[in-house]
Amino acid sequence: MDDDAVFKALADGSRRQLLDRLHGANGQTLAALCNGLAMSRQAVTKHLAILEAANLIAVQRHGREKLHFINPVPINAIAERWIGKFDRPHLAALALLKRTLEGESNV
Amino acid sequence: MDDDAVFKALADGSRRQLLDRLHGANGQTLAALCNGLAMSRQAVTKHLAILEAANLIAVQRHGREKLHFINPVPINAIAERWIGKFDRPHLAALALLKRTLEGESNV
DNA sequence: TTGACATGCAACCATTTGGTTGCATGTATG
DNA sequence: CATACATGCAACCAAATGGTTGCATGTCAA
Repeated sequence: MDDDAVFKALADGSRRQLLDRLHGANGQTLAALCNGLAMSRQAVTKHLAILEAANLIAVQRHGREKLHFINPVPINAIAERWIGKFDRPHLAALALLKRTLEGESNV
Repeated sequence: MDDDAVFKALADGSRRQLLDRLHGANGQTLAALCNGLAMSRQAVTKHLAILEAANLIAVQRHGREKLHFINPVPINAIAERWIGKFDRPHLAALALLKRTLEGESNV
């Protein structure tokens, strides 16, 4: 999996919004996803392409329509592999931070 | 918390690398963090400023030195609030995806 | 078949981003 | 004090990013 592509894809608010929409109703067409957004269809197309390249959504053609399905796997991979790394020393770091920032300078 | 700032801060590989370094040894100075990187000190300064603005690192002045401490809280907030949203229907979505992509078109 | 609809592609543009260089400021230390 | 060291600030630059418009292609339906 390409960490960087996933992080970069998630960095944009419009793309997170698209994921949110797919999370609400999976398998939407491009036109449906554009509905109500203050963005041109082509802009949405580009965002979807980036999400697809990051493997965050999968696509299925259905005649002249293109259905988009969210793929939670890369997100969970990041959550478990990268974010989990900072989660383990969570409590210890919090305590250290508190002492460090609020207290004296004996680091 | 500002979701967008955190996501944008995490989007850059150099910044993730800096977080990795701080994860390995917390409380490093700017010069120490620059050590061995193929980047100028000022570039690192900018990255650290972005991480600091996203509340991903905290800073403590110590004479003429600036010590940097990682703050795991926003990362965990994202992991729990946003990523968790896509985690819950994990198995169901995986099953659906499998049926959808490999199987027939009865979505 | 013909027209309407859903999507694809390419060129173009403004802004943001990641980086540089040069110089300024503040702080230990001889 | 004078000097070296750690960091700060500002201007500048190339490339990436997010967006637009215009037109092309493919597919359903009357």
